[in-house]
Amino acid sequence: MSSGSAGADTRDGDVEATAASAPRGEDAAREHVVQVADALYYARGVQAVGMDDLRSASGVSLRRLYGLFPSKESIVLEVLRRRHELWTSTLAAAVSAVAAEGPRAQLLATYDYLAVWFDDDDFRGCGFINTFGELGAASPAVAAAAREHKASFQAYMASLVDAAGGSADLAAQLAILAEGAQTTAAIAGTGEAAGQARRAAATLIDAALG
Amino acid sequence: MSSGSAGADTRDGDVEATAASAPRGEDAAREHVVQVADALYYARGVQAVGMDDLRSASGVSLRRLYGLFPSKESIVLEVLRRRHELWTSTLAAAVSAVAAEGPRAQLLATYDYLAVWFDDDDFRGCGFINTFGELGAASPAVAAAAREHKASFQAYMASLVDAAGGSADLAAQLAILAEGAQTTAAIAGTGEAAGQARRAAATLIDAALG
DNA sequence: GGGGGTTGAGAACGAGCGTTCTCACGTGCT
DNA sequence: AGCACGTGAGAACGCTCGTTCTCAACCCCC
Repeated sequence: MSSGSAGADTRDGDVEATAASAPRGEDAAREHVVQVADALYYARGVQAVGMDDLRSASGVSLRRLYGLFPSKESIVLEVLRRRHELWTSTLAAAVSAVAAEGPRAQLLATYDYLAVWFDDDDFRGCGFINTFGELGAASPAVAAAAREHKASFQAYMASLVDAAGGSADLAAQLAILAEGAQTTAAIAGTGEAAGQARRAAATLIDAALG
Repeated sequence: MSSGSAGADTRDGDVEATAASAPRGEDAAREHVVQVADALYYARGVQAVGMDDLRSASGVSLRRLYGLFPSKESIVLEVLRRRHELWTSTLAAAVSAVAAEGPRAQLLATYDYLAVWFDDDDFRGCGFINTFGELGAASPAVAAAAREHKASFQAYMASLVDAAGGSADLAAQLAILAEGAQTTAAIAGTGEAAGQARRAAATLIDAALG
């Protein structure tokens, strides 16, 4: 599953200089395709983006696309995997940046992270929620990816709350706030939900720990 | 199943003659189709349900379907309109039921309403969020319907909070909690988010109102 | 009784999908 | 040089979709 370089091929003939937009190596090509697919799927929805669109946008021929991935669904799952890792590591970085200010500041940094995200011009909600709504009923693998992503976030919040001396219930409440802010911001089209969620979180934290 | 006679199907003024499953009058037929479409779209997603599926499930021929509605999108929008009215009126009833206990109880009744909903076997998240994720990028009308539904809920919460003497910010926070509970429950597959959101709401209300 | 309008059943249509196949070309090995 | 391959470009395939069309049967009012 790790799709890593373990085993097969990967002769890494990487010496040569990459010519055009489409990378040469197999791993680099996979990453390139997933990156392009992520942008397209997130902006337009998975079902609205065909393999032909992905081909033109990535510059990778259909022949090679199906050499790199066995099916469209596998690309979708790879996109979700990458998105999860990106989201998780970026959040962790934002939280770590305020570690010196203590656990309460770290918890609130989560909502500042959301605020920055919501203000992105391309923001269109949580990709996992969107994809779940679109494919969750038909694809158990997609539903599982969304479930695992959310469970991972809840666990992360729980660890932060635990470090602050809060209860598991507080962690769940803070996660629900973050969740609600994402959908509210996505549908309303404005980012103000981040600030509202942040103030609610501060109230809950202070009530629980104060 | 073929939905059988659809059981107690509202009152038919001219109920008689052929006891077919599909209602006779034009308005009744439209309502019947929208009801069947709602169930199918909610369970499987809009794009996964074709007009042929809707035909077999409703017992209304394609010919008549396109006589009743100009396009599939118009059916989707009608489904959303009906779902909004149902949701809104049911919530209002649940809130009114505890009017005697005061505005705080009315606010919290919102989350009890969510708890009942989440425990429904067929619960699959908020239909507006799901449809927004699926079609929001492609269909501005669908995006607008979702936006209006959420705005309506936020306004309703604001009126309840106002009656309780709370601020607009508190109303927004409580709405975000309800929103987050819905997506959390949908993706996690469990209904516990309702209780967690309810406790968070109680904390926020008490902190704001003393 | 007979015609007009409406209906149901389903074929037809054009488009788009995911996936596979063809074929000519270039490149690296021997 | 020769040969086996991997590749790109895109046609082809089989399928599904939303929508429209055909045609025969039926109903109501004259």
